[in-house]
Amino acid sequence: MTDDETPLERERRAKAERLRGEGREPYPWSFVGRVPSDDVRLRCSTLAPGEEAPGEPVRVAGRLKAFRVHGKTAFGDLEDRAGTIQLLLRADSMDAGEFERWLRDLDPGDIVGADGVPAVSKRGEPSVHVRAITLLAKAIAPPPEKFHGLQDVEERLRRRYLDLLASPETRALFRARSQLVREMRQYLDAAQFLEVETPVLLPVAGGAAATPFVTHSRYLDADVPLRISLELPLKRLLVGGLERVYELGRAFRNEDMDTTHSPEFTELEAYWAYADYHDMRRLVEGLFGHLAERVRPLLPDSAAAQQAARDFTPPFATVDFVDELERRSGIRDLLAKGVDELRELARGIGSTVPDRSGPGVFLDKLFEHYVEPHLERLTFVVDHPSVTTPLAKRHRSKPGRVERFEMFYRGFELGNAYTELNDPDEQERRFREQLGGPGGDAYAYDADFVRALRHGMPPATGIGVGVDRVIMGLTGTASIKDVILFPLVRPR
RNA sequence: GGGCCCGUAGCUCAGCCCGGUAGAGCAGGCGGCUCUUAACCGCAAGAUCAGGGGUUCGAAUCCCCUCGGGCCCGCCA
Repeated sequence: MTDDETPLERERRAKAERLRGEGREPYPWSFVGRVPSDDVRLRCSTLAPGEEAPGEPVRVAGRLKAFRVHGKTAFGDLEDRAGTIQLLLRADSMDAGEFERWLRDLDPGDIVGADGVPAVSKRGEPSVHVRAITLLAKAIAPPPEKFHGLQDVEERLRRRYLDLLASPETRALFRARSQLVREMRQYLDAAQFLEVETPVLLPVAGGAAATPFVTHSRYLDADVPLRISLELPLKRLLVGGLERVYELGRAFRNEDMDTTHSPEFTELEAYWAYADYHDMRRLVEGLFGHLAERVRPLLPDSAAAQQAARDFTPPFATVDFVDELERRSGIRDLLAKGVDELRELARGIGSTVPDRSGPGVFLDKLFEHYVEPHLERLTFVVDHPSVTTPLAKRHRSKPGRVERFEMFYRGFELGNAYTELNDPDEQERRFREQLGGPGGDAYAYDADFVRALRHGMPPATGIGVGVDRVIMGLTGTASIKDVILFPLVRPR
Protein backbone atom coordinates (compact mmCIF):
# COMPACT_ATOMS: atom_id res chain seq x y z
CA MET A 1 0.00 0.00 0.00
CA THR A 2 2.22 2.77 1.27
CA ASP A 3 5.86 3.10 0.31
CA ASP A 4 7.07 3.26 3.90
CA GLU A 5 5.39 0.01 4.89
CA THR A 6 7.56 -2.03 7.21
CA PRO A 7 7.97 -5.81 6.92
CA LEU A 8 5.87 -6.13 10.08
CA GLU A 9 3.05 -4.19 8.54
CA ARG A 10 3.27 -6.25 5.37
CA GLU A 11 2.93 -9.40 7.46
CA ARG A 12 -0.09 -8.10 9.35
CA ARG A 13 -1.76 -6.79 6.21
CA ALA A 14 -1.33 -10.23 4.67
CA LYS A 15 -3.17 -11.73 7.64
CA ALA A 16 -6.05 -9.32 7.14
CA GLU A 17 -6.20 -10.24 3.47
CA ARG A 18 -6.15 -13.94 4.26
CA LEU A 19 -9.09 -13.52 6.64
CA ARG A 20 -10.94 -11.50 4.03
CA GLY A 21 -10.34 -14.30 1.53
CA GLU A 22 -11.98 -16.71 3.97
CA GLY A 23 -15.05 -14.50 4.11
CA ARG A 24 -14.15 -12.93 7.48
CA GLU A 25 -14.32 -9.16 7.41
CA PRO A 26 -11.27 -7.76 9.25
CA TYR A 27 -13.13 -4.50 9.95
CA PRO A 28 -16.73 -5.45 10.78
CA TRP A 29 -19.45 -2.94 11.64
CA SER A 30 -20.44 -3.67 15.21
CA PHE A 31 -20.31 -6.15 18.06
CA VAL A 32 -23.38 -5.94 20.23
CA GLY A 33 -24.03 -7.44 23.64
CA ARG A 34 -20.54 -7.25 25.09
CA VAL A 35 -20.02 -6.77 28.82
CA PRO A 36 -17.14 -4.86 30.39
CA SER A 37 -14.20 -6.88 31.66
CA ASP A 38 -14.87 -6.06 35.31
CA ASP A 39 -18.27 -7.72 34.92
CA VAL A 40 -16.50 -10.99 34.04
CA ARG A 41 -14.08 -10.52 36.93
CA LEU A 42 -17.05 -10.23 39.26
CA ARG A 43 -18.58 -13.43 37.93
CA CYS A 44 -15.23 -15.17 38.39
CA SER A 45 -14.94 -14.09 42.01
CA THR A 46 -17.08 -17.00 43.18
CA LEU A 47 -15.18 -19.60 41.16
CA ALA A 48 -12.30 -21.73 42.41
CA PRO A 49 -9.10 -22.12 40.35
CA GLY A 50 -9.80 -24.45 37.43
CA GLU A 51 -13.55 -23.91 37.73
CA GLU A 52 -15.86 -22.28 35.21
CA ALA A 53 -19.52 -21.16 34.88
CA PRO A 54 -20.81 -22.91 31.76
CA GLY A 55 -24.35 -21.64 32.22
CA GLU A 56 -23.41 -17.95 31.94
CA PRO A 57 -22.09 -17.16 28.46
CA VAL A 58 -20.39 -13.76 28.20
CA ARG A 59 -19.20 -11.62 25.34
CA VAL A 60 -16.24 -9.27 25.77
CA ALA A 61 -14.33 -7.01 23.43
CA GLY A 62 -11.20 -4.91 23.56
CA ARG A 63 -7.59 -4.63 22.49
CA LEU A 64 -5.46 -7.77 22.57
CA LYS A 65 -2.44 -6.72 24.60
CA ALA A 66 -0.45 -9.93 24.80
CA PHE A 67 -0.68 -13.48 23.56
CA ARG A 68 0.97 -16.52 25.17
CA VAL A 69 0.80 -19.75 23.21
CA HIS A 70 1.36 -23.24 24.67
CA GLY A 71 0.74 -25.64 21.86
CA LYS A 72 -2.95 -26.49 22.12
CA THR A 73 -3.67 -23.83 24.76
CA ALA A 74 -3.19 -20.10 24.58
CA PHE A 75 -3.72 -17.08 26.82
CA GLY A 76 -4.50 -13.59 25.71
CA ASP A 77 -4.85 -10.35 27.66
CA LEU A 78 -7.82 -8.32 26.53
CA GLU A 79 -8.00 -4.69 27.61
CA ASP A 80 -11.12 -2.53 27.64
CA ARG A 81 -12.04 0.63 29.50
CA ALA A 82 -12.77 -1.34 32.67
CA GLY A 83 -9.36 -3.02 32.78
CA THR A 84 -8.04 -6.31 31.46
CA ILE A 85 -9.39 -9.82 31.38
CA GLN A 86 -7.55 -12.95 30.34
CA LEU A 87 -8.77 -14.99 27.39
CA LEU A 88 -8.23 -18.72 27.79
CA LEU A 89 -8.20 -20.50 24.43
CA ARG A 90 -8.14 -24.25 23.98
CA ALA A 91 -8.17 -26.06 20.67
CA ASP A 92 -10.78 -28.54 21.93
CA SER A 93 -13.14 -25.75 23.12
CA MET A 94 -13.47 -24.18 19.69
CA ASP A 95 -14.73 -25.26 16.27
CA ALA A 96 -12.27 -27.40 14.35
CA GLY A 97 -9.41 -25.37 12.87
CA GLU A 98 -10.41 -22.14 14.65
CA PHE A 99 -7.70 -22.31 17.28
CA GLU A 100 -4.95 -22.76 14.68
CA ARG A 101 -6.43 -20.02 12.49
CA TRP A 102 -6.40 -17.43 15.26
CA LEU A 103 -2.94 -18.42 16.38
CA ARG A 104 -1.81 -17.67 12.87
CA ASP A 105 -3.76 -14.50 12.11
CA LEU A 106 -4.10 -12.68 15.46
CA ASP A 107 -1.49 -10.20 16.65
CA PRO A 108 -1.03 -8.13 19.79
CA GLY A 109 -2.72 -4.79 19.16
CA ASP A 110 -5.70 -6.24 17.31
CA ILE A 111 -9.18 -5.30 18.46
CA VAL A 112 -11.02 -8.54 19.12
CA GLY A 113 -14.29 -9.82 20.48
CA ALA A 114 -14.67 -13.09 22.31
CA ASP A 115 -17.59 -15.31 23.26
CA GLY A 116 -17.14 -17.76 26.07
CA VAL A 117 -17.86 -18.46 29.72
CA PRO A 118 -16.37 -17.04 32.92
CA ALA A 119 -13.56 -19.26 34.12
CA VAL A 120 -10.70 -19.11 36.56
CA SER A 121 -7.42 -20.57 35.33
CA LYS A 122 -5.63 -23.25 37.33
CA ARG A 123 -3.23 -20.53 38.43
CA GLY A 124 -6.17 -18.44 39.67
CA GLU A 125 -6.47 -15.80 36.93
CA PRO A 126 -10.04 -14.65 36.14
CA SER A 127 -10.63 -15.44 32.48
CA VAL A 128 -13.07 -15.97 29.67
CA HIS A 129 -12.85 -19.56 28.45
CA VAL A 130 -13.29 -18.74 24.78
CA ARG A 131 -15.62 -20.60 22.42
CA ALA A 132 -15.35 -18.18 19.50
CA ILE A 133 -13.20 -15.23 18.47
CA THR A 134 -14.30 -12.35 16.25
CA LEU A 135 -11.75 -9.97 14.81
CA LEU A 136 -13.15 -6.45 15.16
CA ALA A 137 -10.26 -4.42 13.74
CA LYS A 138 -6.91 -5.65 12.45
CA ALA A 139 -3.99 -3.57 13.71
CA ILE A 140 -1.66 -3.23 10.73
CA ALA A 141 0.89 -1.20 12.67
CA PRO A 142 2.35 -2.88 15.75
CA PRO A 143 1.76 -1.49 19.27
CA PRO A 144 4.60 -0.09 21.39
CA GLU A 145 6.76 -2.46 23.37
CA LYS A 146 4.55 -4.43 25.73
CA PHE A 147 6.47 -3.98 28.96
CA HIS A 148 8.18 -0.59 28.73
CA GLY A 149 5.47 1.03 26.62
CA LEU A 150 6.17 4.20 24.68
CA GLN A 151 9.09 5.97 26.37
CA ASP A 152 10.11 8.56 23.79
CA VAL A 153 8.72 11.84 25.10
CA GLU A 154 8.36 13.36 21.67
CA GLU A 155 6.44 10.37 20.34
CA ARG A 156 4.15 10.41 23.37
CA LEU A 157 3.18 14.01 22.61
CA ARG A 158 3.03 13.77 18.84
CA ARG A 159 1.15 10.46 18.82
CA ARG A 160 -0.88 10.61 22.00
CA TYR A 161 -3.08 7.71 20.84
CA LEU A 162 -0.04 5.44 21.16
CA ASP A 163 0.77 6.80 24.60
CA LEU A 164 -2.83 6.20 25.66
CA LEU A 165 -3.11 2.69 24.28
CA ALA A 166 0.21 1.68 25.83
CA SER A 167 -0.14 3.41 29.18
CA PRO A 168 -2.95 2.84 31.69
CA GLU A 169 -1.39 5.68 33.74
CA THR A 170 -1.87 8.15 30.90
CA ARG A 171 -5.47 7.02 30.46
CA ALA A 172 -6.11 7.39 34.18
CA LEU A 173 -4.60 10.88 34.14
CA PHE A 174 -6.83 12.14 31.36
CA ARG A 175 -9.89 10.47 32.88
CA ALA A 176 -9.04 12.30 36.09
CA ARG A 177 -8.72 15.58 34.23
CA SER A 178 -12.12 15.11 32.63
CA GLN A 179 -13.72 14.25 35.94
CA LEU A 180 -12.09 17.19 37.74
CA VAL A 181 -13.30 19.65 35.11
CA ARG A 182 -16.77 18.20 35.52
CA GLU A 183 -16.45 18.75 39.28
CA MET A 184 -15.54 22.39 38.71
CA ARG A 185 -18.72 22.83 36.68
CA GLN A 186 -20.87 21.11 39.25
CA TYR A 187 -19.39 23.17 42.06
CA LEU A 188 -20.17 26.45 40.32
CA ASP A 189 -23.56 25.25 39.13
CA ALA A 190 -24.42 24.42 42.74
CA ALA A 191 -23.39 27.95 43.72
CA GLN A 192 -25.94 29.29 41.23
CA PHE A 193 -23.43 30.36 38.59
CA LEU A 194 -24.60 30.34 34.98
CA GLU A 195 -22.28 28.73 32.44
CA VAL A 196 -21.95 30.82 29.28
CA GLU A 197 -19.98 30.82 26.05
CA THR A 198 -18.33 34.00 24.84
CA PRO A 199 -16.43 34.57 21.57
CA VAL A 200 -13.00 33.25 20.74
CA LEU A 201 -12.86 35.63 17.76
CA LEU A 202 -13.03 39.24 18.91
CA PRO A 203 -12.59 42.76 17.55
CA VAL A 204 -9.97 43.36 20.25
CA ALA A 205 -8.14 40.85 22.49
CA GLY A 206 -8.19 42.31 26.00
CA GLY A 207 -8.30 41.36 29.65
CA ALA A 208 -4.59 40.48 29.83
CA ALA A 209 -1.24 41.56 28.47
CA ALA A 210 -0.11 39.05 25.85
CA THR A 211 0.46 38.80 22.12
CA PRO A 212 -2.62 37.31 20.46
CA PHE A 213 -2.84 34.88 17.58
CA VAL A 214 -4.45 36.75 14.70
CA THR A 215 -6.54 35.26 11.94
CA HIS A 216 -8.42 36.93 9.13
CA SER A 217 -12.09 37.23 8.22
CA ARG A 218 -12.53 37.20 4.47
CA TYR A 219 -16.08 38.52 4.73
CA LEU A 220 -15.17 41.46 6.99
CA ASP A 221 -11.80 41.87 5.27
CA ALA A 222 -10.37 42.40 8.74
CA ASP A 223 -7.71 40.82 10.93
CA VAL A 224 -9.36 39.17 13.90
CA PRO A 225 -7.47 38.24 17.08
CA LEU A 226 -8.21 35.12 19.13
CA ARG A 227 -9.00 35.83 22.77
CA ILE A 228 -6.15 35.94 25.30
CA SER A 229 -8.58 36.00 28.25
CA LEU A 230 -12.30 35.62 28.87
CA GLU A 231 -12.60 38.60 31.18
CA LEU A 232 -14.16 41.49 29.30
CA PRO A 233 -17.12 39.70 27.65
CA LEU A 234 -18.01 38.09 30.97
CA LYS A 235 -18.01 41.43 32.79
CA ARG A 236 -20.31 42.80 30.10
CA LEU A 237 -22.72 40.07 31.17
CA LEU A 238 -22.68 41.50 34.72
CA VAL A 239 -23.70 44.84 33.20
CA GLY A 240 -26.45 42.89 31.48
CA GLY A 241 -27.76 41.61 34.80
CA LEU A 242 -26.69 37.97 34.75
CA GLU A 243 -25.04 38.44 38.18
CA ARG A 244 -23.23 35.09 38.41
CA VAL A 245 -21.53 33.75 35.31
CA TYR A 246 -18.65 31.48 34.44
CA GLU A 247 -16.97 30.11 31.38
CA LEU A 248 -14.63 27.19 30.90
CA GLY A 249 -12.86 27.76 27.65
CA ARG A 250 -9.73 27.92 25.60
CA ALA A 251 -7.60 31.05 25.54
CA PHE A 252 -4.68 31.59 23.16
CA ARG A 253 -1.43 33.44 23.69
CA ASN A 254 1.22 33.77 21.03
CA GLU A 255 4.15 33.42 23.43
CA ASP A 256 6.94 30.98 24.17
CA MET A 257 6.12 27.51 25.42
CA ASP A 258 7.58 25.88 28.51
CA THR A 259 6.56 23.53 31.29
CA THR A 260 3.83 25.90 32.53
CA HIS A 261 2.88 27.75 29.32
CA SER A 262 0.96 26.37 26.37
CA PRO A 263 -0.10 28.58 23.44
CA GLU A 264 -3.64 27.34 23.90
CA PHE A 265 -4.78 26.66 27.41
CA THR A 266 -8.00 26.19 29.31
CA GLU A 267 -9.22 28.96 31.54
CA LEU A 268 -11.98 29.04 34.09
CA GLU A 269 -13.26 32.52 34.71
CA ALA A 270 -16.13 33.36 37.08
CA TYR A 271 -17.75 36.73 37.87
CA TRP A 272 -19.99 37.33 40.83
CA ALA A 273 -22.03 40.50 41.36
CA TYR A 274 -22.60 41.99 44.83
CA ALA A 275 -19.60 40.10 46.23
CA ASP A 276 -15.94 41.05 46.80
CA TYR A 277 -12.61 39.28 46.68
CA HIS A 278 -13.03 37.94 50.21
CA ASP A 279 -16.14 36.10 49.06
CA MET A 280 -14.25 34.86 46.01
CA ARG A 281 -11.46 33.57 48.17
CA ARG A 282 -13.92 31.52 50.22
CA LEU A 283 -15.49 30.19 47.02
CA VAL A 284 -12.17 29.11 45.48
CA GLU A 285 -10.93 27.57 48.71
CA GLY A 286 -14.10 25.55 48.83
CA LEU A 287 -13.59 24.52 45.21
CA PHE A 288 -9.98 23.44 45.78
CA GLY A 289 -10.94 21.44 48.85
CA HIS A 290 -13.67 19.75 46.85
CA LEU A 291 -11.28 18.90 43.99
CA ALA A 292 -8.69 17.58 46.44
CA GLU A 293 -11.26 15.14 47.80
CA ARG A 294 -12.27 14.02 44.35
CA VAL A 295 -8.78 13.44 42.95
CA ARG A 296 -7.82 11.01 45.71
CA PRO A 297 -9.91 8.08 44.50
CA LEU A 298 -9.30 8.96 40.84
CA LEU A 299 -5.53 8.43 41.05
CA PRO A 300 -5.05 6.13 44.06
CA ASP A 301 -1.82 4.68 42.60
CA SER A 302 -0.12 8.02 42.15
CA ALA A 303 1.84 9.09 45.21
CA ALA A 304 2.32 12.53 43.64
CA ALA A 305 -1.43 12.96 43.25
CA GLN A 306 -2.09 11.84 46.79
CA GLN A 307 0.40 14.38 48.08
CA ALA A 308 -1.14 17.06 45.84
CA ALA A 309 -4.58 16.25 47.22
CA ARG A 310 -3.30 17.06 50.70
CA ASP A 311 -1.72 20.27 49.40
CA PHE A 312 -5.05 21.42 47.92
CA THR A 313 -6.91 20.99 51.17
CA PRO A 314 -7.56 24.29 53.05
CA PRO A 315 -6.40 26.25 54.96
CA PHE A 316 -3.83 27.85 52.68
CA ALA A 317 -0.96 30.23 53.37
CA THR A 318 -1.41 33.96 52.79
CA VAL A 319 1.26 36.58 52.10
CA ASP A 320 0.94 40.30 51.40
CA PHE A 321 2.50 41.16 48.02
CA VAL A 322 4.45 44.17 49.27
CA ASP A 323 5.39 42.86 52.72
CA GLU A 324 6.62 39.57 51.30
CA LEU A 325 8.59 41.22 48.50
CA GLU A 326 10.23 43.62 50.96
CA ARG A 327 10.97 40.76 53.37
CA ARG A 328 12.54 38.52 50.71
CA SER A 329 14.46 41.25 48.89
CA GLY A 330 15.46 43.45 51.81
CA ILE A 331 14.20 46.47 49.86
CA ARG A 332 12.34 49.08 51.96
CA ASP A 333 9.42 51.38 51.15
CA LEU A 334 8.78 49.84 47.75
CA LEU A 335 5.58 51.77 47.15
CA ALA A 336 7.36 55.08 47.65
CA LYS A 337 9.85 54.37 44.88
CA GLY A 338 9.58 56.03 41.49
CA VAL A 339 9.75 54.25 38.15
CA ASP A 340 13.45 55.08 37.69
CA GLU A 341 14.39 53.51 41.00
CA LEU A 342 12.27 50.43 40.27
CA ARG A 343 13.90 50.07 36.86
CA GLU A 344 17.32 50.08 38.49
CA LEU A 345 16.25 47.43 41.00
CA ALA A 346 14.90 45.27 38.18
CA ARG A 347 18.12 45.72 36.21
CA GLY A 348 19.95 44.65 39.33
CA ILE A 349 18.33 41.20 39.19
CA GLY A 350 19.08 40.82 35.50
CA SER A 351 15.67 41.68 34.07
CA THR A 352 15.77 42.83 30.47
CA VAL A 353 12.25 44.24 30.05
CA PRO A 354 12.12 47.49 28.05
CA ASP A 355 13.18 50.77 29.73
CA ARG A 356 9.89 52.42 28.89
CA SER A 357 7.89 49.87 30.89
CA GLY A 358 5.65 51.17 33.64
CA PRO A 359 6.41 50.74 37.35
CA GLY A 360 4.03 47.77 37.58
CA VAL A 361 6.14 45.77 35.15
CA PHE A 362 9.28 46.28 37.25
CA LEU A 363 7.43 45.40 40.45
CA ASP A 364 6.18 42.19 38.81
CA LYS A 365 9.74 41.33 37.77
CA LEU A 366 10.99 41.84 41.33
CA PHE A 367 8.19 39.70 42.71
CA GLU A 368 8.85 36.94 40.17
CA HIS A 369 12.51 36.97 41.09
CA TYR A 370 12.43 37.27 44.86
CA VAL A 371 9.17 35.59 45.85
CA GLU A 372 7.55 33.31 43.29
CA PRO A 373 10.21 30.56 43.31
CA HIS A 374 9.64 30.19 47.06
CA LEU A 375 5.86 29.70 46.81
CA GLU A 376 6.03 25.92 46.85
CA ARG A 377 2.99 25.21 48.95
CA LEU A 378 -0.36 26.60 47.89
CA THR A 379 -0.20 30.27 48.79
CA PHE A 380 -2.51 33.25 48.35
CA VAL A 381 -0.62 36.45 47.50
CA VAL A 382 -2.84 39.43 48.31
CA ASP A 383 -3.23 43.18 47.80
CA HIS A 384 -0.93 44.00 44.91
CA PRO A 385 0.29 47.52 44.12
CA SER A 386 -2.29 49.23 41.90
CA VAL A 387 0.27 49.93 39.18
CA THR A 388 0.53 46.20 38.47
CA THR A 389 -3.16 45.68 37.92
CA PRO A 390 -5.33 47.76 35.56
CA LEU A 391 -8.63 45.90 36.02
CA ALA A 392 -8.95 45.69 39.80
CA LYS A 393 -10.61 48.09 42.25
CA ARG A 394 -8.40 50.10 44.58
CA HIS A 395 -8.07 48.69 48.07
CA ARG A 396 -10.63 50.04 50.52
CA SER A 397 -8.04 50.61 53.25
CA LYS A 398 -4.48 50.11 51.91
CA PRO A 399 -3.30 53.12 49.88
CA GLY A 400 -1.62 52.37 46.58
CA ARG A 401 -3.00 48.82 46.49
CA VAL A 402 -5.80 46.95 44.80
CA GLU A 403 -8.06 44.23 46.14
CA ARG A 404 -6.55 41.23 44.45
CA PHE A 405 -5.25 37.78 45.18
CA GLU A 406 -3.16 35.36 43.18
CA MET A 407 -2.70 31.70 43.96
CA PHE A 408 0.67 30.01 43.59
CA TYR A 409 1.69 26.38 43.87
CA ARG A 410 5.10 24.82 43.20
CA GLY A 411 6.34 28.24 42.10
CA PHE A 412 3.80 28.83 39.34
CA GLU A 413 0.56 30.78 39.25
CA LEU A 414 -2.74 28.95 39.39
CA GLY A 415 -5.13 31.88 39.28
CA ASN A 416 -5.88 35.49 39.85
CA ALA A 417 -8.89 37.30 41.36
CA TYR A 418 -10.00 40.86 42.06
CA THR A 419 -12.66 42.98 43.45
CA GLU A 420 -13.47 44.25 39.98
CA LEU A 421 -13.04 47.84 38.92
CA ASN A 422 -16.44 49.17 37.91
CA ASP A 423 -15.84 52.93 37.77
CA PRO A 424 -15.89 53.65 34.03
CA ASP A 425 -13.80 56.82 34.23
CA GLU A 426 -11.10 55.17 36.31
CA GLN A 427 -11.13 52.18 33.99
CA GLU A 428 -10.59 54.48 31.02
CA ARG A 429 -7.70 56.20 32.82
CA ARG A 430 -6.03 52.88 33.67
CA PHE A 431 -6.32 51.67 30.09
CA ARG A 432 -4.73 54.90 28.86
CA GLU A 433 -1.87 54.62 31.39
CA GLN A 434 -1.19 51.12 30.06
CA LEU A 435 -1.10 52.44 26.50
CA GLY A 436 1.63 54.85 27.58
CA GLY A 437 3.88 51.85 28.13
CA PRO A 438 5.86 50.01 25.49
CA GLY A 439 3.80 48.93 22.46
CA GLY A 440 3.58 45.17 22.20
CA ASP A 441 2.05 43.62 25.23
CA ALA A 442 0.12 46.39 26.98
CA TYR A 443 -3.51 45.76 27.81
CA ALA A 444 -5.47 46.61 24.68
CA TYR A 445 -7.87 49.51 24.93
CA ASP A 446 -11.39 48.13 24.66
CA ALA A 447 -13.58 51.22 24.12
CA ASP A 448 -16.81 49.27 24.06
CA PHE A 449 -15.99 47.74 27.45
CA VAL A 450 -15.61 51.22 28.98
CA ARG A 451 -18.92 52.20 27.37
CA ALA A 452 -20.53 49.12 28.92
CA LEU A 453 -19.23 50.14 32.37
CA ARG A 454 -20.83 53.58 31.93
CA HIS A 455 -24.20 51.85 32.00
CA GLY A 456 -23.37 50.53 35.46
CA MET A 457 -21.74 47.24 36.47
CA PRO A 458 -22.72 46.11 39.95
CA PRO A 459 -19.91 45.78 42.50
CA ALA A 460 -18.44 42.38 41.78
CA THR A 461 -15.57 39.97 42.17
CA GLY A 462 -14.04 37.86 39.47
CA ILE A 463 -11.46 35.13 39.09
CA GLY A 464 -9.40 33.53 36.36
CA VAL A 465 -8.00 30.06 36.94
CA GLY A 466 -5.49 28.22 34.77
CA VAL A 467 -7.29 24.91 34.54
CA ASP A 468 -4.35 23.01 33.03
CA ARG A 469 -2.12 24.17 35.87
CA VAL A 470 -4.66 23.25 38.53
CA ILE A 471 -4.82 19.80 36.94
CA MET A 472 -1.00 19.66 36.98
CA GLY A 473 -1.09 20.58 40.64
CA LEU A 474 -3.77 18.08 41.59
CA THR A 475 -2.25 15.22 39.61
CA GLY A 476 1.37 15.96 40.52
CA THR A 477 2.55 16.23 36.90
CA ALA A 478 5.62 18.19 35.85
CA SER A 479 4.69 19.74 32.52
CA ILE A 480 1.58 21.37 31.12
CA LYS A 481 1.99 19.13 28.07
CA ASP A 482 1.40 16.15 30.34
CA VAL A 483 -2.18 17.27 30.97
CA ILE A 484 -3.04 18.41 27.43
CA LEU A 485 -4.07 15.55 25.15
CA PHE A 486 -2.65 16.99 21.95
CA PRO A 487 -0.20 19.80 22.78
CA LEU A 488 1.05 21.95 19.93
CA VAL A 489 4.30 20.57 18.51
CA ARG A 490 6.53 21.78 15.75
CA PRO A 491 5.51 20.34 12.38
CA ARG A 492 7.99 17.89 10.91
C1' G B 1 17.49 34.38 21.99
C1' G B 2 21.70 31.73 25.40
C1' G B 3 23.52 27.13 27.92
C1' C B 4 23.41 21.79 28.82
C1' C B 5 21.63 16.96 27.26
C1' C B 6 19.27 13.45 23.80
C1' G B 7 18.15 11.16 18.59
C1' U B 8 21.08 3.46 17.03
C1' A B 9 15.72 -2.21 14.11
C1' G B 10 8.29 -1.04 14.49
C1' C B 11 9.17 -0.49 20.22
C1' U B 12 12.75 -0.63 24.81
C1' C B 13 17.91 -0.26 25.25
C1' A B 14 23.65 -1.40 24.85
C1' G B 15 27.86 0.19 21.90
C1' C B 16 30.31 6.41 21.75
C1' C B 17 35.13 8.56 26.70
C1' C B 18 39.60 5.07 24.39
C1' G B 19 37.83 5.15 15.87
C1' G B 20 38.69 -1.23 13.36
C1' U B 21 33.24 -2.21 9.56
C1' A B 22 26.44 -2.60 14.59
C1' G B 23 24.51 -6.10 19.63
C1' A B 24 20.41 -7.67 22.90
C1' G B 25 15.19 -7.95 24.58
C1' C B 26 10.02 -7.22 22.97
C1' A B 27 7.04 -7.43 18.55
C1' G B 28 7.09 -10.10 13.69
C1' G B 29 8.64 -15.23 10.62
C1' C B 30 9.54 -20.76 10.99
C1' G B 31 9.50 -25.05 14.47
C1' G B 32 8.19 -27.07 19.57
C1' C B 33 5.05 -26.96 23.91
C1' U B 34 -2.64 -28.17 27.14
C1' C B 35 -2.29 -23.14 32.83
C1' U B 36 0.58 -18.87 31.19
C1' U B 37 0.36 -13.81 32.84
C1' A B 38 7.27 -9.29 30.94
C1' A B 39 5.45 -17.45 29.61
C1' C B 40 9.37 -20.65 27.87
C1' C B 41 12.97 -23.42 24.26
C1' G B 42 15.35 -23.68 19.21
C1' C B 43 16.35 -21.53 14.22
C1' A B 44 16.40 -17.68 10.72
C1' A B 45 15.42 -12.54 9.55
C1' G B 46 15.17 -7.33 10.60
C1' A B 47 19.39 -0.90 10.99
C1' U B 48 20.25 5.16 4.90
C1' C B 49 23.32 4.47 13.55
C1' A B 50 18.11 11.84 12.69
C1' G B 51 20.19 14.48 7.97
C1' G B 52 24.49 16.83 5.59
C1' G B 53 29.66 18.00 5.50
C1' G B 54 34.73 17.33 7.44
C1' U B 55 39.15 14.71 9.78
C1' U B 56 41.14 9.69 9.00
C1' C B 57 43.76 4.07 5.60
C1' G B 58 39.09 3.42 8.37
C1' A B 59 33.61 7.17 11.75
C1' A B 60 27.50 5.09 15.24
C1' U B 61 32.10 6.68 17.88
C1' C B 62 36.12 12.73 16.88
C1' C B 63 34.90 17.99 14.64
C1' C B 64 31.32 21.49 12.11
C1' C B 65 26.40 22.65 10.25
C1' U B 66 21.11 21.55 9.87
C1' C B 67 16.50 19.21 11.68
C1' G B 68 13.51 17.32 15.84
C1' G B 69 13.00 16.82 21.17
C1' G B 70 13.95 17.49 26.63
C1' C B 71 15.76 20.44 30.78
C1' C B 72 17.62 25.20 32.69
C1' C B 73 17.96 30.55 31.89
C1' G B 74 15.91 34.84 29.33
C1' C B 75 11.26 36.73 27.41
C1' C B 76 6.03 36.15 28.30
C1' A B 77 -0.39 36.19 32.12
